[in-house]
Amino acid sequence: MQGLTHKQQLVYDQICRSSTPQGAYHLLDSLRAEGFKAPSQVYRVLTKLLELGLIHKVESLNAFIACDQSHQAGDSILAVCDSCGSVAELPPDKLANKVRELGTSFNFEPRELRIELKGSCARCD
Amino acid sequence: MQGLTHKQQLVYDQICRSSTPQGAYHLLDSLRAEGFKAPSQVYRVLTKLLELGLIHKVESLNAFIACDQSHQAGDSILAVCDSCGSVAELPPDKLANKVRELGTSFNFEPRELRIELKGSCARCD
DNA sequence: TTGCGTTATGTTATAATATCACATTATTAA
DNA sequence: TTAATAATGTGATATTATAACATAACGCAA
Repeated sequence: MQGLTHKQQLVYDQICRSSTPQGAYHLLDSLRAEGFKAPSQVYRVLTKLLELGLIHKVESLNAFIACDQSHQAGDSILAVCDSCGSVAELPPDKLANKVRELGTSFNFEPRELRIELKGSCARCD
Repeated sequence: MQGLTHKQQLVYDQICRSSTPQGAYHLLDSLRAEGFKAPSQVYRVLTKLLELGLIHKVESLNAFIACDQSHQAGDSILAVCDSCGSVAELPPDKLANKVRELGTSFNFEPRELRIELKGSCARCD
């Protein structure tokens, strides 16, 4: 990824390498050898990567994954496996806009859409 | 609500009375006069109320609201206002099933669907 | 290139959220 | 009644996240 600082790149790479969502403190531990020492360092970078749309926060797990889809900024549709903890990002779909429209029809002005589908992935079924 | 213990009723009532999502520690403070002394007391009750489907957790706020819609167990579509913090539960919609089907089409077996639409409510627009 | 505004980082402390473990009490059902 | 189950009391601790303030690096215009 282009235009990231060294520390940002390190966090982003670590998230990309991981097959499961990474918590902030887990990232911190993974990156101590690279000079990360305090939670705030990690959180700062995470905030930035979120702003850039490079990662998503999985709210139900308090953990972070790389964004692997190109979708409308602010949208995410995540399938979160309760049993193995893996998270798949589902491809953008007209459904996302339909949900935004549902909000609009109630006089709500949507900015971001977060969908988390919790259940069981193919491997764990 | 029928069949709750005294403590469960107190927490549920407090959540129902509130117009904004209530955090666990905020509930604890609100209910000290009623004999709540420790976080675990509140969390235990919240867990139970979640199981019963009487409340939802707003994951992006770490807070709880009463479920005010009758929908498929495990589904929620919440409109979360970034500016005033209010949360409206949108009525169940075929969209929820469409999202479940999207998961299914990727060999994911959905159990719960959580949709959080973040943005600005009518009052705050 | 110097100076200046902006962004990123270092560092320490602390706040906010959530769970564990274990003892006790209440409720239910045989 | 008694044994199993569910709920509660209580204290300790784990986990997640932010605040505050100092320093350094970067981008860019004079």
